[in-house]
Amino acid sequence: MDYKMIEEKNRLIFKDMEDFDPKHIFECGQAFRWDLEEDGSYTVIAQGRVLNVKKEDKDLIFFNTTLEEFKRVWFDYFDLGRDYTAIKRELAKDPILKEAIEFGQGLRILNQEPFETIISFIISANNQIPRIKKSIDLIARSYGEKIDEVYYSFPGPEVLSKADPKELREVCRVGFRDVRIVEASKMILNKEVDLDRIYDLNREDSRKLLMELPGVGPKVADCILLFAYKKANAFPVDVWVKRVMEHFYLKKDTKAKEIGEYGDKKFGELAGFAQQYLFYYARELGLGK
DNA sequence: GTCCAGGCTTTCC
DNA sequence: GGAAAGCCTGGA
Repeated sequence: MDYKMIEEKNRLIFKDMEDFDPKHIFECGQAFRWDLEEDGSYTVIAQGRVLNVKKEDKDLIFFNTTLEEFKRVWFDYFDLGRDYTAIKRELAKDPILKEAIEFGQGLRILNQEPFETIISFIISANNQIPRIKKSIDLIARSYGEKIDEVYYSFPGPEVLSKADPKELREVCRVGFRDVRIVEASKMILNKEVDLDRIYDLNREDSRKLLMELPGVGPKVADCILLFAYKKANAFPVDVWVKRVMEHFYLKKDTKAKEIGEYGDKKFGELAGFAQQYLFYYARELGLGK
């Protein structure tokens, strides 16, 4: 991919950037480690780094980074090697997706760190986005390492496997997910579930492997595959996707499993992208209210 | 083996 | 007071 980029001290400016809107990217529920700033920019934490990104007209400004770091960390994080124009062209052949894409045209699927993504989506079960964000932030503050005056990195399995469930519940407010977090961390640390294997497994097998972890069911497994492992054919069915699929494609009270199979079949290798546009669309429409 | 109801912490709207 | 990016358990 070719990008027109200007390098300045402590920041990079990308000119005429297509298919990139921080609001769409961060507010589609795939990531929880970001803050909306007063000037409309977003501050994001990943890989032990803090980045601020702001959209100004058609340009994007990345603060607090260098070209070297951007190439090494953020290019892949923001999935900049992928052609979203082509993906959208293909998906827009479906009239409903065409509409959904108009709402979330600047959406991209991030490549996030596997362990953090696993714990984040274990926390997401029967939970709300503001609370999920809060718990993850509290975990970083309690167990992670200081990056700067404001932000902390997310801890690894070696730390969370030794955490006290009571402390996770009472300090980090994770509720009944406390034991699941600790047990899953143990299984990952001792390679009972070897995360490195997932890159080489297909969606079906990697899903089964992830579901051996406590707190990981079909929906959470698909989120992990999509948001951390580039498995673009994963199609997580949550309440919003259920609503939007039932509203436009299927009848009410369709089982989540059936909706998943329908999505797999209809959208194939692009199912994950379709799911994100639909999720964002459903929330923008306020479906189900 | 599959399917389903009920329970689960806590907070946000 | 109901619902929340669901999962786990026990019973049919």
